[in-house]
Amino acid sequence: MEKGWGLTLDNSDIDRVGFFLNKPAGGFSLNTPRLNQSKGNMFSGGQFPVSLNNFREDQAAAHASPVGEVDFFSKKPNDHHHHLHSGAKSGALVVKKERSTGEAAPVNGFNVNTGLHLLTANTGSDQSTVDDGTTEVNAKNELAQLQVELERMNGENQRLKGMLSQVSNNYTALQMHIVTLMQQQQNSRTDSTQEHEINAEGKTESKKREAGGGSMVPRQFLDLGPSGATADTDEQTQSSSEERTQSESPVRTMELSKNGSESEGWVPNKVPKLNDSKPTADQATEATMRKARVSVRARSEAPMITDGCQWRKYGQKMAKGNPCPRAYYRCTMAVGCPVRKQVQRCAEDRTILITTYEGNHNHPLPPAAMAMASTTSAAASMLLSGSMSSADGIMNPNLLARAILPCSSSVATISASAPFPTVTLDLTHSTNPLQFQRPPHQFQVPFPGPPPQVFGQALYNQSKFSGLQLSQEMELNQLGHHAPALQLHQQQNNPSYADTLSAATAAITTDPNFTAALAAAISSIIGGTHPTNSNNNNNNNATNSNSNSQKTSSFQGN
DNA sequence: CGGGTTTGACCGGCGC
DNA sequence: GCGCCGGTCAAACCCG
Repeated sequence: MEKGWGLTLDNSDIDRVGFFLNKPAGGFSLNTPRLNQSKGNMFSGGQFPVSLNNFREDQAAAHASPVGEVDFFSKKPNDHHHHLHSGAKSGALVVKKERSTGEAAPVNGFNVNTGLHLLTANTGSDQSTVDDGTTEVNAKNELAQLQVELERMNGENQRLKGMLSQVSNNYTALQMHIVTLMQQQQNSRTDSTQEHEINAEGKTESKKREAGGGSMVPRQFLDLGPSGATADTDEQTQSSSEERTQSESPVRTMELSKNGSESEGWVPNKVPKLNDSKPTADQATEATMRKARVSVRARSEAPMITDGCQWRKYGQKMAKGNPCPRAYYRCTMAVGCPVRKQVQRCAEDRTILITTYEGNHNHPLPPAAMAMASTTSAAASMLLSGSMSSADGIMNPNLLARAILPCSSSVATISASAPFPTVTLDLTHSTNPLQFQRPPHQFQVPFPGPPPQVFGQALYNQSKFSGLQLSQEMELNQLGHHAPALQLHQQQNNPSYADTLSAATAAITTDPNFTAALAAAISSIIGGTHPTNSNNNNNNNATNSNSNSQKTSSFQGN
């Protein structure tokens, strides 16, 4: 497979872009446990795209708070003083690390202005107001001021939570788009003669693609793997037999039906008893994460959806309640990769293929694999973020579901059925997937998230969380200043891929909807002053589909 | 002949 | 304790 995928992005660039999920090695990372560690607030954890990476570790250790974690709910006035003060010193907007006992580390640039100007007056006045009885009124005033400030901070926290949710939504939305597009690509590329069979709309859209140059946009995303004519042949040879098989089978549109039965879900009974050996927190986390499952439902007549990874079948069983056998696959892209997946057709609708993933890849992933891996990772992360603490996530399934699949009408079904939760991404409900094949002027950007350059690279992000850098990239790229640099970078790795992706990038970035959405997103994130605008522009689709998603999402608890 | 698939056996968890 | 069930193993088989 290495032969065909070709494109790899060096980690430095990946890190430079960064993204919201912490991916250790492969794309299928489930590493977002921090979200739960802030009690009662799943969004106050490390995923928030405000990087505190530069925060000194010793400092963080002293706070018993993981590096990068932002506890927006600390209510210690004194801490506020510190934070605000240091924020003022930074000369930039800073998200305060509220339990900081020392200086809050000003981050290199992208900081969030909480709008709290708490401290200057207070740092030195706490003591004086106490000692000086004549200033009792002043003390009361300060107390009132602190309360007001606290309220403001709480409000800000809420806003930041919303921002985090929005960004997460955007991220996962893109991933789902890519997955969808990948399947469409396979359909159109391997069986173009059947394209006319899809439906009238698909036919029209395909013609539009042929007519309009910019219409390549969706195809570029589809070509995350080897692209171009030569790449096609390469891919044919390099693809696993599984993929060849799929290519030969028409993959129909992922249009939709609602069928949320979770019964096809994957509920293995081999559950490590974490308490037995008293594993470390990391071990427990890893074990839990490995058991987090993401089930993807998609219409496909192919025996297995193409997710870019290589799989080897190691078993097949007849599962109870389903006449269709369940196939077991393990990832063979690297020795010892723990990722498994199960593939089974839906009993109610056998055109629906249910693929359930479990585990983290321990190896780099090809672009096409990153799409699905990142998607499932995001979904699992969101799921875990709620399940591990039993707090907001599980208790607020709609929130999770919306976060996982915000931009389409797909359904994210979150199952808390023991022992490990499963989230089901139902692609069979999506709006007509051919919408993604629209010409540029119709291309919908249902999320305000990072621009395509960042999208592409974010899919490669396998290491460090770098929200700060990402934010910087976003700001620059959305202005169209740095896109060429990124494209150049891509060319260094795989010209054909870079070409196609660049074309996609150009097409998308020239789309007024996209730029408007992106601008709103940037302004809302950086400026923190236009949340409503961002909603208007950025969440047009996301919001709409959120409602759909929310409407149809369900929660199956114990 | 090597790699992938098939398929029955085996294992462990769980419920009764 | 037993049976059911899901998941995995591994020998046999298939295919290029």
